[in-house]
Amino acid sequence: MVNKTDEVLRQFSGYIIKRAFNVIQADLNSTLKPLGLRMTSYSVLSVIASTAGLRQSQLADALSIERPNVVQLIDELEVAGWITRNRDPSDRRAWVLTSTQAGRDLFRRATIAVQDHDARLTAGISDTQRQVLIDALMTIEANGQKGETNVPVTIPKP
Amino acid sequence: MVNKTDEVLRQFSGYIIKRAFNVIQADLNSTLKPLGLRMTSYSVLSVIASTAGLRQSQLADALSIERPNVVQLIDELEVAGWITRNRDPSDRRAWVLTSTQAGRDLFRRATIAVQDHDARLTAGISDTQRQVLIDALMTIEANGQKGETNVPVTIPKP
DNA sequence: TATTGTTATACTCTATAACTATA
DNA sequence: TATAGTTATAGAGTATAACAATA
Repeated sequence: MVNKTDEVLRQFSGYIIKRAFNVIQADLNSTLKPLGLRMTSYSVLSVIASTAGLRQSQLADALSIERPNVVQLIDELEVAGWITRNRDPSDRRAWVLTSTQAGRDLFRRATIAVQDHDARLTAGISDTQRQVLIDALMTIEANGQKGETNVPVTIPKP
Repeated sequence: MVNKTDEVLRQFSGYIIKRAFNVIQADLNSTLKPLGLRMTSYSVLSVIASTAGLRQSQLADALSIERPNVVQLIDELEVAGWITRNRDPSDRRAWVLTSTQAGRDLFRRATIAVQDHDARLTAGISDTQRQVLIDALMTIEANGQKGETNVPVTIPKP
């Protein structure tokens, strides 16, 4: 039965996204906890493990995280021995981020867990619906960034 | 052009939702700021203004906010004169939340701003796609709440 | 001058344990 | 004993200003 409260919330799409996101984050964080990762640190590790020659500023852009907040995330992964920081010889202001073998092994195991989590939470959603979901979310993100000064990472439609 | 970083992120649907949500929250908060509201306080006001005889625990359930966190949100709205707390005569432990005239006026104006924000961010998304988006997000939320007591999956070492 | 990374800091949201007063 | 609300607190994410080193 749909009561008035539900009606109100259904018209407020931002709040529906918020609630879905909270559920995803909580589930993913408990999924990753045994591996020593959280949603954010997993996403950082995944970008570093998948991209050669990555700088912190590029990482920040790729994940839409502010640069100051990237610092402590990187520190965390470096202390754990999953990535290394090396001076970029062509620009001594910058650090090049590289995953270690241990970092890549962890990323591989974590990805299996993340895929399982993803399958669990998207159960009952068809591939077509899933594609609409992803496209719609990317449209929303792009619409929101239209009025901003910074240029987001471009992710083209398939 | 699709680089490897983009590919990785596209397979990680939780992160796409996260980024869309961050954009929505930032846009909505700046939309509501001139009215003295934030995303969360607007959602609280909207439920109170739309539901008669509401208790704090019901509000917490409706918005999936923990009860302790509801307290300060309510305090905020009460101090501003937008809602009142009244003892429930049938259960003296509980408070009944009621919006004031000022609260309802604010809610009406805020809703116009929120609808404008919503239309701006969902531009380019058809009604059909929007319905798929909402349904998919609600499915995800429901899937996540199924195994509330869930134990993380054990991941085999490679 | 501008950019990369950094420090410091502040605000918001979320989550849990433990308390009180009522039931 | 159970529930409604509360207090205190801790953790995480996000955002901005200001700085040093380098370009």
